[in-house]
Amino acid sequence: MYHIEEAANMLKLLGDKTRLTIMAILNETDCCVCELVELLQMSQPAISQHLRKLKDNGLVKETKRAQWVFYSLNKKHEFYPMMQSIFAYLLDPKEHIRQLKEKGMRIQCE
Amino acid sequence: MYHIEEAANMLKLLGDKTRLTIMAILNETDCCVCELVELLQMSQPAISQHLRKLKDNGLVKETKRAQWVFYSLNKKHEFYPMMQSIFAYLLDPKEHIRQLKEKGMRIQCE
DNA sequence: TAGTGATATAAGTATATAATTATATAATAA
DNA sequence: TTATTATATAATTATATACTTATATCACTA
Repeated sequence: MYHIEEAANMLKLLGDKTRLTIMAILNETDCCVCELVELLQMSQPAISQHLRKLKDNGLVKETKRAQWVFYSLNKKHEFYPMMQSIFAYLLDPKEHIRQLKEKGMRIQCE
Repeated sequence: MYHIEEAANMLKLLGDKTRLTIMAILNETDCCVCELVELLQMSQPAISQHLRKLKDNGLVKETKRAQWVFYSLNKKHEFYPMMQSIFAYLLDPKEHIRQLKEKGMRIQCE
């Protein structure tokens, strides 16, 4: 059970198409920045800045592997359960993941 | 199941402390504008503008009764189910309703 | 060690947002 | 009718946000 102010802040973070898409993708599979740049067709700084905002709020974690930085959801975040019930309503992320697999991108960055 | 862009827009609407509180209160009980002004301790135009935004997006309905305008949730909205599962995580609205009942405000506006 | 690729950060800009103040409208009450 | 109350809207302002461009950092590789 959350306080309204904190919940509003979390919802504001998700209330952006780019960030919601990133979160929905990470909910399916970890990704490095360059994969997200490809999938969302946005500039690298734009993606990095959204990731930073998500990270600053504890929603995602980063792991460095070679020259790549992989992001994943922080499953221990207080709001993780609420986010999961939101993701359950989303239609599109599978489509993104399909693209990602079609392009064989996961292999490129491993 | 929702498309990400529309879902992000809905989450952005909820991603504001004032609007989320209004929605959580309306989820418990219908309210007129003056009650919300009292409960949230904000100016009347500020509340009206938030209500307009919610109404423009179809999330709330209005009913005129005498000189008051009562607002209620639009239970037929496509995103009503998602919102319900968000509200289920919120702690505070009961507290607002308690205040509202303590002050006997419901009687004033009937 | 120099060069390349992946990512982060800083600065600047344009747009969006939420508030205030002032005013309009609409219904009721005197 | 006039005054009052409830609400909406318009104009303004201040702040927040998301992007771009430019640059920095850091790891790998030739």
